[in-house]
Amino acid sequence: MAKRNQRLSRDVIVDCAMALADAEGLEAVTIRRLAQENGVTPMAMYWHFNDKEALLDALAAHLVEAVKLPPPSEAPWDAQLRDVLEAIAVALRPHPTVAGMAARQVLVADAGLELTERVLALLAEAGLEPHRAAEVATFLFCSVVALVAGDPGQREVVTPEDLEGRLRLKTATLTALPPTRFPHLIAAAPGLVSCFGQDDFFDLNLDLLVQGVRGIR
Amino acid sequence: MAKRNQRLSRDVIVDCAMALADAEGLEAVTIRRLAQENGVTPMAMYWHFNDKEALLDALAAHLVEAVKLPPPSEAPWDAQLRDVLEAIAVALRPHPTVAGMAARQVLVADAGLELTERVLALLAEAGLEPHRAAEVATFLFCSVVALVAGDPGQREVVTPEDLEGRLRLKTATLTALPPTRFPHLIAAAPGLVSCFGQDDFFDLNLDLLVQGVRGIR
DNA sequence: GCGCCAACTGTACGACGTACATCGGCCGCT
DNA sequence: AGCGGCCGATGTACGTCGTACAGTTGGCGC
Repeated sequence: MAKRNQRLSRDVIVDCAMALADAEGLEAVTIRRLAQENGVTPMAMYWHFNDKEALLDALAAHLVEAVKLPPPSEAPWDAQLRDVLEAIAVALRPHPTVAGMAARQVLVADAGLELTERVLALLAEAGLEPHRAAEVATFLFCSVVALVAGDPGQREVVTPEDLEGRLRLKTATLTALPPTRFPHLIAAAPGLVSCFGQDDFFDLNLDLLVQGVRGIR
Repeated sequence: MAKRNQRLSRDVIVDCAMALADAEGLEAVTIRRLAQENGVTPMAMYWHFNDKEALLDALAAHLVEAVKLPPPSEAPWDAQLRDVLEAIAVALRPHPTVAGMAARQVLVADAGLELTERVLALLAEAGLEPHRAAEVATFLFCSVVALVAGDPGQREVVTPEDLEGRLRLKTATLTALPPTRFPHLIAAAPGLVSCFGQDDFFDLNLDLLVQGVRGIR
């Protein structure tokens, strides 16, 4: 972990930071920690990045660039939009703690511009004029980010068994609520506490977004 | 700013923190700063809150409790759902920098439970079974939060004229892109950079969400 | 072999969260 | 009126963070 096998570079720092964020959460991504992981002085980071914010921007840009945009096709716009949104979700899901910062790079990173252009084209095909398409596209991206990063319980990374206990506890407190005041909440409790990270959660809500675009045309 | 006119309490601290976050951004909300604003030692905060995270949780809970839930009515479920989502957005909009933390209190704060119950009831009325309703309700809340907090450019608070300059610059860089590769993006540039905080941005995308729920029934 | 410059080191500073021990003033009691 | 208890605030200290500024190296072109 603390060895120098190659020269430092923006890329190895970003990769290291991403791994660190995935393993121990975003708050573990520290200038000093990154330096230590690479067997280097903290100040060495400042040769490659102006400051920590620039480093985090690079992390976010890396995520945006990880989106594998599906090739344009003859399929109807809604099917294509669905595929694009899913591609974004697929790229973000492995890094939920970093995903929250992706939105601020979507109009900066090259890949983000391409992605935005693609979504705008599909929305135009759907019949939205440019101004509304812009608003919808912005919101769609933020929503997909929220879909991945929004887990309120997962602010820090936890071990699987610890997580299970926490879920059990949360479910218990919810089902212990007064049944006359919160009937639906109690019925939905298991889904409420465990839906994040589930495949059908993503599928259902990506559908919701696409159907929403259909609805507002 | 630095005077003691009353005994400290959780409420005055939370109010102070909220004002601070609105004026100077979340990162200005500091134990030491809050103490200073109240003419008190930093350690005095720890009598009222276990740690900083508890303080931020209280901030988030305060936001959730600020939601003025519209009274149940005879209106169709989609109109009511639209009103509830709008009520959430209205409560969050004055505090965009804090809004991002609201999601993690929605199943903790009393008002959040009531709000969730209400949304779940409306989704049941729409015909969703409990499990899917849970997933949709969770996502809807996160989405509204993203709608308010998601502004990528507004991570720190800026003065109006500074903001305008920034928007102008962003628009310029976007419209300067190669027109053959990014036609839609260039056409939509003004909307992309300035849509956050606009009323019609909220209206349109809240409609999108409600229509999305209609679409997935 | 020499010099240069990109890449890295060393030291230091101020701000942060907060553990731990202490203290003062207001309360109801006698 | 005196007094003890305890709520709410204090004072000091520690470790960690980002990072300014100046100094140092190693390898490459000449």
